[in-house]
Amino acid sequence: MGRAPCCDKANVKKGPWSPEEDAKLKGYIEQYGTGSNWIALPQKSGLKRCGKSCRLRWLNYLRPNIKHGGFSEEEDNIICSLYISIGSRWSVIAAQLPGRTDNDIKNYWNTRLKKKLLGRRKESNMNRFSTMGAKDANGIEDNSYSQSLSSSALERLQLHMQLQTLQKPLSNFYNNPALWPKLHPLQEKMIRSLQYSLNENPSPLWQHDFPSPQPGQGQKVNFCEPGATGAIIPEGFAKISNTKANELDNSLHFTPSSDNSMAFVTGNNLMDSSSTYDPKADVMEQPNVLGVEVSAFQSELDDFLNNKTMVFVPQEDQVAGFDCLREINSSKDGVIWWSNDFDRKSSTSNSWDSTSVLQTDQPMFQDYELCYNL
DNA sequence: AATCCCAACAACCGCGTCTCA
DNA sequence: ATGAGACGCGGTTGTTGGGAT
Repeated sequence: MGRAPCCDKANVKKGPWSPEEDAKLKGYIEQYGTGSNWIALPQKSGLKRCGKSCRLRWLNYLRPNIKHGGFSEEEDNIICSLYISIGSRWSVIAAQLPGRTDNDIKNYWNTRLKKKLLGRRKESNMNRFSTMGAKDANGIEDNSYSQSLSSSALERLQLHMQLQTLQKPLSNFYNNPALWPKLHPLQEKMIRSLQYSLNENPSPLWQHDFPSPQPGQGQKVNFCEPGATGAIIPEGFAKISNTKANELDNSLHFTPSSDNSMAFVTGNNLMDSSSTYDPKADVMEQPNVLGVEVSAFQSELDDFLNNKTMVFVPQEDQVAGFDCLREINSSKDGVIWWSNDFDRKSSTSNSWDSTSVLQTDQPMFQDYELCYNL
């Protein structure tokens, strides 16, 4: 038994909207608003359309300040970066691009960007796999790796590979705050309130005035902090301490790296075996911060992809900084993927979480080939 | 000129989530 | 606590226009 139709399918018009219909819908909404009821709107406005169709038409086409086409290179980069990180959460991606709709971005990705980035690569991969295939530990050829990956995950991994090579070290995204997702006003408010609740000086993400931490000394801060390099962590790449989150009101902790180039670590971040937790200071001490430190992650990823032994075995609740490297947790055929624990419930609030699980010592892709430019 | 093919975009559909009575 | 209705999202399909044959 299916669900009841949202409207009388026999009496609603389908297909492209006429200028008259557009004018009618636009005029009605501008005068009366949507009334928080799209289902009833067509009847009230005199349109012979499904409420959902009206909503879509308004959101994707008629509402003010909508941009169509003409995606800039910066927008391309943002879309790629976010797609790699969070996948096809088009509404979240659209929230970072004012004037763009999820539908528009989705279409743009499917028809242009994806091909631009992956088209030649797919050919290359097909040739490689068809002629040689991957080899397992016994040297037996096995194409199951690629076949066992979801297309989305594969795309994201491929794209990440490209960006990794293109961006040393991913400078485009990580060192360019303009490309980072904007904080939702509510998120800003939340962070501010957390800071005040801890009686510490405000040092929000959107400010660059935080003092540099002292090397080797764990410090507790309210939010991820630019180290000496000035790098700050985009919202969503921060993760609260797993063990102390409740006590600490989601505050974050960092320890500067030995060269003071990075100052970010939390209880949930990717840790190597030398990490220690200082219960008094409630700080995770770690000589080499991995979690979101870009070059460290790259090295990690290189090792990973080159089938070297991982330097750590993360707990289930530990995370890495890159969402692109997670999705599938099914290890049925020995291929372990990354789980994407993006909280779908938050998808409507423009927030995104980048926690991930990296748990494998299995060989993965070793394909670093770079075929194209953005 | 006619036909085919394909890219681009608009719109639809199904389903999960949310809201509210 | 529960269920119905509405909303929002993402995948898919349909339409159109331009270029190639």
